Amino acid sequence: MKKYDHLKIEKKWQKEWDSKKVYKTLDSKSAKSKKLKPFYVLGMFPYPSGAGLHVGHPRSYIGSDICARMKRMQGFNVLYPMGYDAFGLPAEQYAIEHNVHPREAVEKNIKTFRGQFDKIGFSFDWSRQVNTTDTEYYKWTQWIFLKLYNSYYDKKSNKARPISELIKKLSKEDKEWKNYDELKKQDILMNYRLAYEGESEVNWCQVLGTVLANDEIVDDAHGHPVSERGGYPVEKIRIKQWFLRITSYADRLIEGLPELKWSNHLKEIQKNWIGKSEGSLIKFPLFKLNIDVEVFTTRADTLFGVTYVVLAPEHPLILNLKNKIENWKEVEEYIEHARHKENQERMDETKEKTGVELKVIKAINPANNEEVPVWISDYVLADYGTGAVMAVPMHDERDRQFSNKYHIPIIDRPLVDKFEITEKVGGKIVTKYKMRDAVFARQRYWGEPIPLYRDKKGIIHEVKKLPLELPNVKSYEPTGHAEGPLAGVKAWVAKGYETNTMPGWAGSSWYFLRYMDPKNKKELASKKELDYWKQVDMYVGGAEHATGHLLYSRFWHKFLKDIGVVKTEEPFVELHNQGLIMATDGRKMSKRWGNVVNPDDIVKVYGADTLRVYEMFMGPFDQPVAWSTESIIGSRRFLEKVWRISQDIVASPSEISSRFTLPGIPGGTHTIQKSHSALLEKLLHKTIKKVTEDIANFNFNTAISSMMILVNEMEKSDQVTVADFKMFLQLLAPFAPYIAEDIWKSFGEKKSIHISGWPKYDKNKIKDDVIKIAVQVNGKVRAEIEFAPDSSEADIKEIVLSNEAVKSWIKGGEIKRFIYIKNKLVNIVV
RNA sequence: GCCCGAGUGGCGGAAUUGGUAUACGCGCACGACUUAAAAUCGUGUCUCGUAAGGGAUGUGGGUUCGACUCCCACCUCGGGCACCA
Repeated sequence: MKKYDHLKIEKKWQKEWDSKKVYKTLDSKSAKSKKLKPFYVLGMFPYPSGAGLHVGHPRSYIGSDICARMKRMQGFNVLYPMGYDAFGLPAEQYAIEHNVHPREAVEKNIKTFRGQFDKIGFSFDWSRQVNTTDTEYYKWTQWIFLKLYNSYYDKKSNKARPISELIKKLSKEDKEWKNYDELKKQDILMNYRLAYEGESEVNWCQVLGTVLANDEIVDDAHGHPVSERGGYPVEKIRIKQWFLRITSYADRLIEGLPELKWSNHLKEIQKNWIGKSEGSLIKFPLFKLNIDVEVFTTRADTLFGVTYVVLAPEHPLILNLKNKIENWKEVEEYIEHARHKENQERMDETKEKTGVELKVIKAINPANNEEVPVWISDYVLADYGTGAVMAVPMHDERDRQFSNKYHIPIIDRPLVDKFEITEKVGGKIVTKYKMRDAVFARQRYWGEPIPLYRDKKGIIHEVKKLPLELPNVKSYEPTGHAEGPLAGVKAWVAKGYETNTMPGWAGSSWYFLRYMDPKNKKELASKKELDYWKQVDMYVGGAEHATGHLLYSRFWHKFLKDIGVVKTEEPFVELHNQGLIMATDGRKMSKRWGNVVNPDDIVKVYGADTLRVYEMFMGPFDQPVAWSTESIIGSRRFLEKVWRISQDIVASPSEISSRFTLPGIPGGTHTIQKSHSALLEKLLHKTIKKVTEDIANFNFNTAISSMMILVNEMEKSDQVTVADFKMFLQLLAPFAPYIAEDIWKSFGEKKSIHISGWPKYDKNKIKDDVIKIAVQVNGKVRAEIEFAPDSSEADIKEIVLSNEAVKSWIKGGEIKRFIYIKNKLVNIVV
């Protein structure tokens, strides 16, 4: 008997699959001519870090691979590609430390990743690989950026339109338009563009002379934020940056959620993140000042209970009131103090609320003309709503805390109708969102250059010839001001180019489209391919991207639909999130804890098939599980059992050719004996049904469990037929592609099992001809009786009540109820 | 604080339009094979009880003929948001 030598067979078939291009995806034309339907399976592409893959990473790819393999066997033209999201901070930090170009680090890491991928036996079509840092790729990232820059959101048609249409409209509406100079027009248009320049806060570290990402900041012993490198203080400063107007798409991003086959959990996260709320804008005139303070409230019904108005310290109105405020010095100090307070501290709810009254400014409640004081406090956020709040301590916990501290009276007034009162005081019903526009700039080198430049007058122009390539720099070290290393490249700055680069999520927001047509030089992908594939049918990846990549991609996709590039509204129809694989110590696997298990080691000792089966068997796909090298042996034993059975079949061909026939079912009895081989066939067909459904639902653990049950039965039997065993191998193939292929070929098959078709179960063969019905007396199981399926209740009742065991439990008592659940159970209530 | 999700043997877990709780696997124990070991196979393995039988799905209630599954309250863990007016 041949030994199951995983090293040998895995190497052999890997080579064969590569050379025969078994997993090659057809382009739309050849697929259509063969009448193959498309199915697009995608795993989130990795960031090629220097650490390589640990056993946690393959889990999501094994899941998507199994799905892709089954769909391929079912006859779909499956697109299942892989690539690399290779821009980003770690490569830049590596470059600083080792004084090499980030590209070198990336290339080296990609090689490691590819080697690891190949060993695990993924069915990627590598001819379609993309890499976000290739100029031919990021050319199109820049192209999309320019499209965003040249578009505005038209609320009427509820979609993005070219900025040229807006200019036409503005010049019609505003007679002065044609007299404005270019800079003024630019400023006005900036308020509409979907990619626009604005101001935002960044983490600035004076000592390091650089802007830091949140990941590069840690808290020191006193809870103050310091740089991870060196432990230097970090402060917030405001700088000009590019933004994407994702808020324009807020409604569509919410509306699209229900139709998505994503977990409710994830949809909920996105919905909360967008944070839509309806409320009223209400103006509070300032006493004798001819100035209004506009507040946003969701509780206009409490308007009569207002006791003061609060502004955020950053509210622009405060400076206008400078001369009218008697205690200006105190106010100024408070504003300064709030500015230096760290965001974290400011948002800490346990911290007591502070504020200063603007003396002697009074606001007038438009509902009843009552005068109320005006305060400033940092419990009001400048960038939500209007940055001003009407305080109703009676109905709002925060207002009550503040009132208690500063001895502001709390008054109880009856509630009124929200909508009526808003109308009555001349307010407006509006919708606000928690989500902010997305900062689309990083003060870094290793990212896509923003394809814009400024002339000497400050007018912004597009770069006409894409790609705008990232120039080489001498040093990746910080420049000492709040700009990236590109600011140190004289030729770059001289041309007026942006010194910020795009954030990490730029390239990942559309990469799934590039896979459809990865080598296209004229378009990001051809119309033909885009129309054929449409969107990702099955997406698999981490839930940690809920409010990042998964939201940004939806936003970009909707924009690309608006400008006619794609036809679908949503990029990812169905999504599954894999649970994290934790280390045996219960922590995340990380170099830092020294608890990392390398898949290469597992593949070497147990084989890739065992690793794959184990990772899918260890628990539900979407749940976190702890790695246990001890438990892998079970998966290995399962595959060895499969191997042994296959050897037996090959060894005795005469036995298996004598196919068993079903004996007739004897009538009149409730116990029907059947041959083992007929039972085995029934079990096989049940297993086909179960595995097919389980893969479709990503219930891989129960699919494997049902295959184990089948194999256990096969092992007991000496009547396993080649035909049946081959059907089982096809079920196993997506999970354990190497061993399935090897045994398949040993039966003389010429074509790979992975394109051999998918077994179908026979409805008649899974029908049970005897059904065990549990008999309960007062809810407790007291007997089990066999019946023919679908027996009538009357028949069952007669037999059950004449059963001795049942009789003894009823003890002659009166039967109050007789409940029969078809083909399952009987409950007798006495 | 608010919003989600989850608590089942020694361990990973199975079973939910309410219908035989603990499938499958790991571990453990015993047995077979072997000179022996490994591998493999078989048997057992929630708990109390000699048994008959009773009890058990985080805790306490409720609905029901029947609850891991539905409802209420609480506890614990995980995730998301976090002064969003």
